[in-house]
Amino acid sequence: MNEDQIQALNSIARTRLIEAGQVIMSDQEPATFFANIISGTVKLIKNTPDGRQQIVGLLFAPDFLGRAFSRNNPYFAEAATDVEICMFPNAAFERLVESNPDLQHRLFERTLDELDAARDWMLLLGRKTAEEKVASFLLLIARRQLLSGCTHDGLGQADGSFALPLTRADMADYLGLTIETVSRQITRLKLSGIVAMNSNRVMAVPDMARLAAAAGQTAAAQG
Amino acid sequence: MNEDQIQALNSIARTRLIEAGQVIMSDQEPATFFANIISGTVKLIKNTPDGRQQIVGLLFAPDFLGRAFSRNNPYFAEAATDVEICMFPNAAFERLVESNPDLQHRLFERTLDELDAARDWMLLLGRKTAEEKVASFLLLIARRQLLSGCTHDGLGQADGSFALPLTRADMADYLGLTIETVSRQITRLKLSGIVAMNSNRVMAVPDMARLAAAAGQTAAAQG
DNA sequence: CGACATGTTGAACCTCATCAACCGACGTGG
DNA sequence: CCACGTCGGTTGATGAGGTTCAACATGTCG
Repeated sequence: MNEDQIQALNSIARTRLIEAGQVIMSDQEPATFFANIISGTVKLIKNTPDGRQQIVGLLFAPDFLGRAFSRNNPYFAEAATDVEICMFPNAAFERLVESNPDLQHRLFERTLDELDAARDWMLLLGRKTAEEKVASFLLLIARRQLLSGCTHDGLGQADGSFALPLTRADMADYLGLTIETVSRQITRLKLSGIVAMNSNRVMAVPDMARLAAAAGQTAAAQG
Repeated sequence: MNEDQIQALNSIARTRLIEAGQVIMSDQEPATFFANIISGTVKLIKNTPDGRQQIVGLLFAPDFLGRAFSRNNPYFAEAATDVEICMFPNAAFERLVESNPDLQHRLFERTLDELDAARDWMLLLGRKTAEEKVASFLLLIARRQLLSGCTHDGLGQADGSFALPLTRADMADYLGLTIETVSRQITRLKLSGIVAMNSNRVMAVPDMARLAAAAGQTAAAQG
């Protein structure tokens, strides 16, 4: 984004801190704002009427949260970790986007990326085994945390280890598994030496290629 | 779309007929065109290195097919039925979109809809039972075929029955199941009277609410 | 310390995948 | 014309991968 755009955005922005576990947007009420994630991890959640739950997306900094043109939002957004977001009132943001084709273009590309990510995940949910699912998730986080700078949470970094932003329960909801299965598969990956865990939430990956193989991908390929 | 837009589109368009089973776009080669589906059903497919397959999207008329701004296309597009499409060379189409914010806006909204659909399907893949999956698919098709006009294929219509655009194998790949499981679940739905089948590919739904219930949705709700 | 949340491990069960046989429709060629 | 292969679909028997239920461990906070 150029200077003008950033200026314009800042002039209507308001930052906010949200604790882990808090609901940011409900699927019941229409969204009133658009936001940019500064730090932390946000879960997008869908529920069945009888209470089953599926995480349909994870958002990290600097992802966007919210619906561009205010139809109502079909999922819950919940903070997985403590989250810092930068909020824009919906109406003001939309005006800005309307008058700024470049910004709209950026939003469009971000949305296409999200669509790709969602479809990758459909392959995982529909066709991968429990071990591949868990390995895929750990690989996703490992790449994210190690490549895109530090973790911002004071854990890991130096020795190449990093923090998992989700609890076992959240992982299960993201992978279409149960808590127990996630736990067992992590144990298996530890035993086989593919990952090492300093604690329940801090992990290290000695050999990314092995993890990628366990995730059912040929070394180089996709996310 | 307004008259000018349609004019502009038509001037660069070329229609084409594609037989069921033919590949329209490969994930290997970069996409060279953008297209509009006139009739028929297109599958978007993802594969694992070892040959497992997942359908990550279905496209019907009048959906768009292709990537707006020519990054390479990460999936296969294959004709599920005979398909009629209207093709635009990528470069020309992009120029048109660039100069036409309204059209871009439309594309954006379509993409958001696809994202919602993908995430709905993630819930299905991750958390629904085989019976719910099959019922959900049949419900999706039933609503689509019965609401949005006729079926264009000469089957069904009059008596409220309609054709299934997918084989059992395709349904399995769409639902994250095996052919056998799909077949058995359809049999179960027939036995319980929730659906009736005139032949393997032609179906009728006496009571949509019952089908919706079998799909694990409360009567009114989502797709 | 006790209460509660998060995570691990074990045993039993069940859903769905796998393997296999079979059916009907269709097209081809002897 | 009918044998033959193929393709899409159905049905059955069996078994494995994951769920479920339950107990236990660990960590944190009052």
